[in-house]
Amino acid sequence: MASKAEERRNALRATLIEKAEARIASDGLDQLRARDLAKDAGCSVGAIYNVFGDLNELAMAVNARTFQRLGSTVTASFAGKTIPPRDRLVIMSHAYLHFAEEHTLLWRALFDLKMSSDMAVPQWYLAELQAVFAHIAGPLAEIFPDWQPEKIGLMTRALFSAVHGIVLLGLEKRISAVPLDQIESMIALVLANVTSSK
Amino acid sequence: MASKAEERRNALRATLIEKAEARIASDGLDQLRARDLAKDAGCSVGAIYNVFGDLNELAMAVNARTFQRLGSTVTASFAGKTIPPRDRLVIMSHAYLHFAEEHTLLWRALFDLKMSSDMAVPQWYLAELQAVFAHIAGPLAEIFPDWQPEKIGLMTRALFSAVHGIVLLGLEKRISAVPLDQIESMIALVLANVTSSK
DNA sequence: TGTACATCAGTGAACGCGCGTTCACTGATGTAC
DNA sequence: TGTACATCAGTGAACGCGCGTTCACTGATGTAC
Repeated sequence: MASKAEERRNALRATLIEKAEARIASDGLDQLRARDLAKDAGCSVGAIYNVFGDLNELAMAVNARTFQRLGSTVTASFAGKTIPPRDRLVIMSHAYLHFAEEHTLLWRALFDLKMSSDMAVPQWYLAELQAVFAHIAGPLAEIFPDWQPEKIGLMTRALFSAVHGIVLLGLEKRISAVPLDQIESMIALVLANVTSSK
Repeated sequence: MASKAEERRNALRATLIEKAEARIASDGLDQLRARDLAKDAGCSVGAIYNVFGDLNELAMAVNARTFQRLGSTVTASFAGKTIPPRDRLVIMSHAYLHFAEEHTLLWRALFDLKMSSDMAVPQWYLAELQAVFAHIAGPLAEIFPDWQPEKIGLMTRALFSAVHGIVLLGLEKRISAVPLDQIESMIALVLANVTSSK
């Protein structure tokens, strides 16, 4: 067993992910450079390719981490509390908004990466997304007990997409420059009306 | 007056926009190349820079055109008809969806371009957006006559963003692969509930 | 109308730069005896 | 324990490529006389 070597390798792997994350968080995914990263991590450019097949693979590792953090942030926003389903949806959406606002560039990287390469979306990505959907479908099923599962599923994706869209354009400073509390209001406005029984 | 020269210049300008549009429509904004374009337009690379300051300027010209087409498509979807305000919102949204579906890459270019350069968003862009917002605010004011203008404005942006989000993730084949009629259903579902009086 | 000159669009080879990735080499760690 | 050898992570200069943009030159069009 190459214990010392393996240890160093794992340490380098962790360092690379950490530094890459910092770069993406401050400059954006498209500004990630092998040379910068090597300097940050205190290794040579070649060493990066010893741990990761290419830079894309490293970026995916960062995304996996970001997605997990996003997932636990959203889950934590309502965990352990007894909240009516309508409010739970609002609280989760606000947690999503705040995560996106605090880690804007990391959050954007989640959606930018797949676009570029024509690689298949990895399974952990879809699994993570399913987990988010489940959190939405739960409250919806409580609010609309008579809806078919298909309709719940449709509404789930519709609400996720709608909230995502509001957050996306709301945080697009260049276009709208909407203050955070107004974005919250927009989300609440849409959700309140959507989930109010007719 | 350099009439002949001016004529050729305008012709070249038109050709370049047309060919650039075709390239973007088929391969995406990020695949636009000066050399390809010159070949398509039957001119030299240098000639491009005689008409446009740089490729970005040309891409902006394509975007301006796309935005105008999008605007008239949405406007045409309900023009000349007498339609209740609720249905008008749905019809406009569906027109938006179909435009995005038919001209996906041109539509994406609308949102991708600003991201890259830190140039200010041009005024025609914001003006076009305002026009779209006005089309949404109108029906909303009819549906909710007692709402303050601020609330109408908020809801307008919220609905636009929500529909945009649904179209965006719905057309993201890689993630969801949602059939077109299901996207329509999602839009209708959200709009119907949002605009139904409580 | 014809000739000389000026202008400026058009040309495309060449410049310059950025950057992902490689690869021949070095040196530390681990193994065999 | 000590010595010789093997392995493989680590190095960073160099490769290779793509591509936006430039620029010295050409030639067509327009102007002056």
